[in-house]
Amino acid sequence: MNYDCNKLADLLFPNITGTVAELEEKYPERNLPEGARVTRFAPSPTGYLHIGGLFGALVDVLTAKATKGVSYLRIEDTDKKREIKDGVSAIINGFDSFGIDFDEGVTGFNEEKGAYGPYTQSKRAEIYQTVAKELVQKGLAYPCFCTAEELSAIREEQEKGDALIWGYFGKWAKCRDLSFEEIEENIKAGKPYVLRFRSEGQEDKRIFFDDIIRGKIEMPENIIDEVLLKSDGIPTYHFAHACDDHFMRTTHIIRGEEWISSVPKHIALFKACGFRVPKYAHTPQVMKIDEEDGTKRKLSKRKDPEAAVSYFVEQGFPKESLIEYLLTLLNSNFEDWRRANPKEDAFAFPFNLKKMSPSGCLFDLVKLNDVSKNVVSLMDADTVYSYIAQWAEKYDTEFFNEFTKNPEFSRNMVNIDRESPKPRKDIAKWSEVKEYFAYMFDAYFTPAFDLPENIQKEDAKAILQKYAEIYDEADDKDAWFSKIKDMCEPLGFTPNVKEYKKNPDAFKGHVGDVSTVIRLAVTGRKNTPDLCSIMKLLGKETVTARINEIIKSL
RNA sequence: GGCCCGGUGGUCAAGCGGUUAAGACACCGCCCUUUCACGGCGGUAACACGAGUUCGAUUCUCGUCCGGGUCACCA
Repeated sequence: MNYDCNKLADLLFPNITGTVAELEEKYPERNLPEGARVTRFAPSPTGYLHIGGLFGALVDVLTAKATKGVSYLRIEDTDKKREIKDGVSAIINGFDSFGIDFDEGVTGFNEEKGAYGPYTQSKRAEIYQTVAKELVQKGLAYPCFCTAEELSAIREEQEKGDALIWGYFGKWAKCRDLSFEEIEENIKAGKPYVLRFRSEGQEDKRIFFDDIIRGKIEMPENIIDEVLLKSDGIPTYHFAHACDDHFMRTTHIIRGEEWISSVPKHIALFKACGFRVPKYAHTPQVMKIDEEDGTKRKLSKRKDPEAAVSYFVEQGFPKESLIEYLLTLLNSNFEDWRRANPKEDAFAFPFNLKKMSPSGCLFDLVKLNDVSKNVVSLMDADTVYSYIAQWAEKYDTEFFNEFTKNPEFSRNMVNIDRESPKPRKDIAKWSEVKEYFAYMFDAYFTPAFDLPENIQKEDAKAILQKYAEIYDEADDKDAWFSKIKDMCEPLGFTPNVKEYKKNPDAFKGHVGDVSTVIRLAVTGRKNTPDLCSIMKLLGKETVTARINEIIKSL
């Protein structure tokens, strides 16, 4: 350039009087213990929160927690075209419902906490402009008046030619060498322009950096004159990344692997601005199997509604389950840690970025189910009761009414075989509860008497008639079971299962068959949790009514 | 097309030059058991391919193939 860059800076940013040095003072280095990491999750409010986002945010929060550092939530709302109305609250509500708690940043509509804000990019215009102005002063940025048409013409030519690198650089960068007079004239004429980075990179030079998850990565230096400020004065992601992560004093940039290819650009920008380059960690992507072609592919917001975090909320997966499952994907040693610390809060897990696998992982609903059953089995009855009630109130009000009509009853129901050393592992999500316990509610109970093949109708009838005589609601579990055993022999069954197996032809069946008949009559099902507990909860009236009803039908 | 990332059982994954190649989920069998669930025991099943380095490669190098990403005034 053969002009005074300060003159250009004043022409471009007449209203900016602050300096980068002042910003440095306003947002000083954080006073944190050695090794503490500052991380950020920085979504743009363009849609609902999805699994990939939760996954990423978890990495940020856990990394900060494990190092006694700071995690914060920043909203990247620089693309007004793609922004949706309740984007921010969708993100925040999503995190709330999963117990993801950032130390700083945006907490609600026009609300935030922390000393390094504003944490919403649309409120940081002055900061970007200040940095941009200094870049112009240093001769590292210039205005570009190329129109969208000109740009796509360049692109077209590059694509059909044998150019190896595409983009705005070298001979394509027409505005790079405009004279001051030309610039001034364009601006006076009111021509729209963007501010571009004046790259000093060289095509044949390589750049190296250490990715915490992937190790050493080597790439060609950036030679593209990237857009810093769009024609509306709003920064691009790249420029905002440099300004924000520097002044918010982020130490570790954790983001999806789709960003790897722009690292050279970012390193060049940080250096041009005089900022220390942060550490990078590029996380693998969460994939799914495409139903159509059976291939593994990245979860997509548009195509995969089940990728929305709200899907899991609606299904009634407890938030702890999803976190727990995601943690098994995040760090391979999580399950070991969990076995050693079964009661610890998942957020206490000593997460280590280095232990993250670099390859993309499939989201496995089957495994989630298993993890969730474990999580639920460890909850006490009160917790389960209130979770179910909360879920049902929102997603199944009819069931909510049944379930909460008699809280003590429902609490005892979900407590069957719970709060014991070997709790049942049968419920993974709250939406299953209604069906699972349908026979506990008159409203949902449907009599069914589908006998197993080895039991004859007449025998079943005899069993029920006999049982109706001796059934006593007051019996405890032992008494309850010995009564069933006692009625076996007179009816041709044996109370001893082993004996039956030794000599199956000598009996009509064993005590298991006898209780199956009773279970069928009372619940309509062959399989249930402890029958004695069920009958006690149902009460004598209901039990005898159901048994008599079946007897009549036989 | 250029550049980059990745590739261990169906899935998630340990392993980092010599291992019978862990473990978890799923699946199968057995045991326990009044059903189911739990629990216990056992089983099926993997280093993408080809060269090279090495006494020896799943581990290192190169090539091939496959999957993914990226080349916007989107993030």
